[in-house]
Amino acid sequence: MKWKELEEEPCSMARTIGVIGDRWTLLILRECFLRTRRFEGFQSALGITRHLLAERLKKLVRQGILRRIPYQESPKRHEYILTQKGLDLYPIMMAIVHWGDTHMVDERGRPLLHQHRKCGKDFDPVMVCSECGEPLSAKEVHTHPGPGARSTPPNPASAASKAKARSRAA
Amino acid sequence: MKWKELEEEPCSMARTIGVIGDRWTLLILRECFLRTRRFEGFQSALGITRHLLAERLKKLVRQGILRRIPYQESPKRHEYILTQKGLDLYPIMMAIVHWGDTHMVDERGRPLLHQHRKCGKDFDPVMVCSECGEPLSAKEVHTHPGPGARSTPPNPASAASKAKARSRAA
DNA sequence: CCATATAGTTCTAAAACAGAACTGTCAAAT
DNA sequence: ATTTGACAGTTCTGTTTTAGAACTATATGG
Repeated sequence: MKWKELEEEPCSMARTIGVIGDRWTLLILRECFLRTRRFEGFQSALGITRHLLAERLKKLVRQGILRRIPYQESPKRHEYILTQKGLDLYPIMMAIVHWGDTHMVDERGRPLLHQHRKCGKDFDPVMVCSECGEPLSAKEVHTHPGPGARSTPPNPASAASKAKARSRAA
Repeated sequence: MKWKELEEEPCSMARTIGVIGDRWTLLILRECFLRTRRFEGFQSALGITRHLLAERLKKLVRQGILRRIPYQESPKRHEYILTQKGLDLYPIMMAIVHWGDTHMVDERGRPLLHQHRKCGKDFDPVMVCSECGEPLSAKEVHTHPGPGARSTPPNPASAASKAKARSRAA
């Protein structure tokens, strides 16, 4: 499967992974949320090769997750800032950080804490149901096909798997 | 930067990405949450090559995200089920799906809907503050170093970036 | 005229991945 | 008893991606 195919699958998760599902993209986005805006800033913070950084930034701009805006003329320079679509990735980032805080910390504890300005306290992110407000866990959720589902719905199998089915039949 | 180095960075996000931050791993985990348990199941659902699937499953087992348990003797066969550590990835999965539902759907609408058993309704996942229960957005959150932070904290720069600093100095 | 800052692009070698075929164990069918 | 098929991998070869380093371009300041 190619990256482009992923974005066309009838599965919101596959499509999202097609856009942000590689390690450098996720780390670049982490930097964005930590207020990094410029090429050199990303490069020195992450140690990513300049080549890949340029490519990933282009892709994020194409996807409408970052906007490239000039901050000076001569020489023309631009910085990268999150669009609303990009800001909406925040729950994904927080969910990833929180899992790491829970399962991947060493003796020294968490590298970063998060303070909620509204209530003033350090917090953990909690995922709740939009309808009843109760915290969610996998076992309390039932998945069923929506309007955009394909004909054989529960398994969002790819073109690749259909190809395989054909080759088995042959 | 190598994958192994990522897991040792003083950043919960980098560490988590070191474990689950590649496209196949994320898709395999999606299948796990959709109740797939067996090698052939993953393979035909995803169209992943058998080689990579075997490797990814091994890694997930090593990381304690999946457990490999026998379901029959002769021939010995195993299935892969999520541990608690694996189940705890659920908010990440839901956050990814929800972003895709919001920003990546086509005219036909969402491929999958989620129903909360407790309240019986189709829902969206919402991320809230553990302390005050209010929904979170990036701008309301202030990040500050925790006990596991390195000396120069806000920028969780890697060994790679330090190496770069040295080579610039030389 | 040289060094520095910024934002890239280009090159080569190494690593990861895709696609296909192959191995091994057993049960059921012929 | 031999063949077929299911299952869970492993091994091979060739392509794609990534790493690492050097190079380009535009401008400022000394």
